[in-house]
Amino acid sequence: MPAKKKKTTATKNDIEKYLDKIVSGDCITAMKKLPDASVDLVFADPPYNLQLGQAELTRPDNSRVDGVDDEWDKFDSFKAYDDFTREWLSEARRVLKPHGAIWVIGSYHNIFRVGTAIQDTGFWILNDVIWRKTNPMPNFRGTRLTNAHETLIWAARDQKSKYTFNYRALKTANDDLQMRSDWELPICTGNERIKGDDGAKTHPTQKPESLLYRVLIGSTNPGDVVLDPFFGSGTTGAAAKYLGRHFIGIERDKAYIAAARKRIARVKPLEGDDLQTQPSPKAAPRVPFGQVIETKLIKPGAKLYSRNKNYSAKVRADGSLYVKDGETEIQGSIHKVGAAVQKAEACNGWTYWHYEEKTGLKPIDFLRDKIRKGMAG
Amino acid sequence: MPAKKKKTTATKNDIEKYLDKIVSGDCITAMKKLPDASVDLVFADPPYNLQLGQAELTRPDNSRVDGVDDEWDKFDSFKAYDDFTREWLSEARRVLKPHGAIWVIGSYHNIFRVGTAIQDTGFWILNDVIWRKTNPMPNFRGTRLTNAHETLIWAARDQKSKYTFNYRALKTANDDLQMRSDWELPICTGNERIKGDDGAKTHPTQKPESLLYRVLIGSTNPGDVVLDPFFGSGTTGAAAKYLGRHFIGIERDKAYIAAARKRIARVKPLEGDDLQTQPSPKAAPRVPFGQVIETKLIKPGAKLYSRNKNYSAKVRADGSLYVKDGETEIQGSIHKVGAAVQKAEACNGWTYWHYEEKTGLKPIDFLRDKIRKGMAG
DNA sequence: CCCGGCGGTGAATCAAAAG
DNA sequence: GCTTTTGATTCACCGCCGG
Repeated sequence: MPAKKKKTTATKNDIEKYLDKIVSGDCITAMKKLPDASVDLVFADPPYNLQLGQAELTRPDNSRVDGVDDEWDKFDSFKAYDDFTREWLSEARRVLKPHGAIWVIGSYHNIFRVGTAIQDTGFWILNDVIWRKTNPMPNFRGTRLTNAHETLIWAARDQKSKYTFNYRALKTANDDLQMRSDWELPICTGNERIKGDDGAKTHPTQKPESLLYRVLIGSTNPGDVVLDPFFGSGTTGAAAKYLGRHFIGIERDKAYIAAARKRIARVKPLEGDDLQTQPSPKAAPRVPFGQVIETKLIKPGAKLYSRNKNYSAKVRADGSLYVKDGETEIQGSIHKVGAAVQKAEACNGWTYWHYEEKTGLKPIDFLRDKIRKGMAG
Repeated sequence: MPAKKKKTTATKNDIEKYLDKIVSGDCITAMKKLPDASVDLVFADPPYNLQLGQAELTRPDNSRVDGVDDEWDKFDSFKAYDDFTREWLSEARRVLKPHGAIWVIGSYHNIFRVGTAIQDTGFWILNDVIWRKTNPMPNFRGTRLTNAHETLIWAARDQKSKYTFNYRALKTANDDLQMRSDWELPICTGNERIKGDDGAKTHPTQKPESLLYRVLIGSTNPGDVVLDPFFGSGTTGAAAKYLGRHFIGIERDKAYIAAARKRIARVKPLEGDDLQTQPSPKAAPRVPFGQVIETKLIKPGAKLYSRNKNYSAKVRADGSLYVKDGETEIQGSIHKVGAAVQKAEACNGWTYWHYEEKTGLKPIDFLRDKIRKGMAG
């Protein structure tokens, strides 16, 4: 009989000193220092191993495409990439609490190898999720399909883990329809994209906060600890802080760390009630109310009013509304709460609820229209 | 030095006898009988290895969900599934012509293992494609995201294969926008769904013909040979016959074979012009710029301009251009001079240079078009 | 102030034929 | 095999600037 494996000397309390900080260094080395069973969620955006060709890619107007040619994305072979993947996944699994879960994002270059490694490591896949980009880069040579999506894998630590899934919150954010495995979100551009003094992008592959927002709302609770072993520009940290979750970041590149620290320092967390989450036609693209929150056209905590201002409701992080009317509390989707305050059977929340603007009350449908027209963000 | 590998005795002609037929039997055994390098495309819908639990799944109204519990979807372990996958993929690759390609469809249960095997077998992934279901089955228990998509992998036999990609046809089908990697299509229901006399579905996972239609339009030409080693209800055969492609089906289950034969017999192929797809400009006969001069659509001495009129060039008798820019003189082909004035690596002179018309500047490509259509002279 | 045009850009395994 | 030449090819969004 083998000797009983020596327990790691680190205790659960040791995790405290890592909370809301960025650890500088290689992700495998750094993870080895973390105690067993100490984090609730891992979100990982590992190198994709793109294997781009030698020649430069140009647009039809001859401008140059700034591809990912960073050293951190270079591996000698599939085997080298697999070895690396299996090692960091094993550490991630050890660090996870028994009921913890992991998210990994990738493209066709690496996601199949990552998914196989996830299964082989003992994780239990819950869903694969497709991030459909509203504004992907076209295929400039007309040689393949426009690569318009990336894939995320969501897996529990074990087949029997009681993983966190805020079904109601996601359903409410999706206009009372079950959240699907395909998520349509824009890529990270504009003000959200971190740039240096020279105007150049600080990180080549910065993820949009809206993506992390949905991941964290759906699969963590406030106060949970989220580990990101490939912290990069710190999107996970920014979203975690905003949503009242703790983060632990690991990053090798000093410049990325500096940019992430600065970025996260500017984030103002949601407070108290605003953090609470909730236990149609084809012609125009469907925009769920949750997306209005994700794109920050309305922030959690904001007030909405009926047109005559007879009723008001508070917006919460998942896109649910909250009304306190004397003794009774009402909460739910914009439609459900609209119906409830009117004591009606049904209600179109998009036209019933209004937000305050300089010029007066405007229906929130106006904001949905903005998103549809691409004027948001 | 090893002995030269003995060539298979089967010759290319042997493939003829398999065309538009269904071979009864195990896919690996059957593929071994096919000659090397004899098919243009493989489309495969292998078992998903669903690993469903014991308990039955019921809807909220307690009705029973008829899941996939067939014997052909049972494997003892990931290893058993991987061994099976690698074996049939190797055979598929051997049977493919050098410039052939493969499509495989799967879900998160198996697609990562299949993708890894595809890369390890020597295929070169071109795209992963997401089939977004307009009408997926909901997640009845509210325990996960609605599994609303399946994943296809499109890969060339080799990295250097000149695979077939009908870019124009797909772009035209997509309202003149590049076809993206996410395809929204309904699942197979209604009349298209094959049912037995008892009204029960004949095959548990019948794919919609619209999916195969797009695959075949995009990555084969009329007359090509498409092999489907997991023929099932014969969707690949039906779409191939309809679109004027040949199919070879392999299927183990006699009942599926019978249903597929009956189904395919009823298909009426498209004919003649209806089969035409948007041709690539590449297919148009080459017209050198000199010919534009020869046909006197432009005369030597005429001036050409860049679109914004920043640059102008003089046409010479041999079809070369001449630019004098201060001290420096540039001369050469329309492409070279276009690149030189822009200080770019390359330039398509046909679209860069314009000539003057009453109505304004027009690209000289317009003149080439005239010649191609026989409107010149 | 609004509108339109123009320039810029995003995880990209991004050419093929002729000589 | 190689190198050179020819020529095919982009969508959604942001921000700036000029009218």
